[in-house]
Amino acid sequence: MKRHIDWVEVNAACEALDENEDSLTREIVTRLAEKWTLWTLAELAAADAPMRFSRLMERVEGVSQKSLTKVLRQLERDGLVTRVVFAQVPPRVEYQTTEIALEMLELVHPLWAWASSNVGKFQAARAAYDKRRK
Amino acid sequence: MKRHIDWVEVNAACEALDENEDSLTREIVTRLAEKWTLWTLAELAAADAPMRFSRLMERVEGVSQKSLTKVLRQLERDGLVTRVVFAQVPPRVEYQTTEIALEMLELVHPLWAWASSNVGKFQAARAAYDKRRK
DNA sequence: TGCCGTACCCACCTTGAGGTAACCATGAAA
DNA sequence: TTTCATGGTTACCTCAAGGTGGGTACGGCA
Repeated sequence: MKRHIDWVEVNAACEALDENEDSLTREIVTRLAEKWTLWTLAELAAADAPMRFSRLMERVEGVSQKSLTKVLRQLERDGLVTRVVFAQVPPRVEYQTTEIALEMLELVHPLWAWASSNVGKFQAARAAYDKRRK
Repeated sequence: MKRHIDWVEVNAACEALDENEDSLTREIVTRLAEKWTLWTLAELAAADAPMRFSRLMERVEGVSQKSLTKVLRQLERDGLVTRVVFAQVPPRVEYQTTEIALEMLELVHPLWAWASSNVGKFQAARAAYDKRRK
């Protein structure tokens, strides 16, 4: 069974990009793996409806207000969530995932599922390594 | 077109894991997005042959010796690369990707390709956001 | 004797992520 | 008039990633 990733194809996609665009790609992917990004996005997507800031704070357990604000601003800037402010008192702000975010989550999903279904292999590999080095 | 991620399925996979296993999954995915990990793995996979440390340093442009060593140790510990030391002078060490690493790269590939083919959308979203906030 | 090349390790420093806690603006309710 | 709720901002702290520049081990070679 020959196993060969088509990195040529990836390169083809990347070579069309200038240096800025290439680092943007890297940045997007990297941000996805930052501490709260994926979790926040997943909660918003799961709700399938606009969600207020404070509700999101409850759902994304352990996130600080500062971090959540920052993550949401970044996601908004990248067009992955929409932010709607209602001119009320007390203020009301609603967040929601965009189509493009859902597209992305669909690609992240299999990777995540694969990782969690292979946890055993990783534990075994680590145990073996640690024993060798003991 | 109803777009709905099956987070229930993800949860099902995750709920079977205890807390340690869950955080391991998170750790694996997070490490993938660290600065040099994916690039290193991709170079090794692309070579499709054992590669020496110094050759890898050349290919992964800009990585420091310290960082490359660390990344390789972690990948080795997780069973994603093999490390073979030849008892020679000067020393010779060969690295190579494992089957499981290739499996993983196949899942990362579509995500990466999608991100790079949507760079334009992200740039546009950012430009629009920055203009609004100007 | 002393330097070379490989693949490291270690000490030190800068940078940025992310936490805590305090403060702010607003108008309705008490 | 004071209080409250919401969605922030800001100052300050800690911790860890990651870079730089040095040292190390080894035998071969001049």
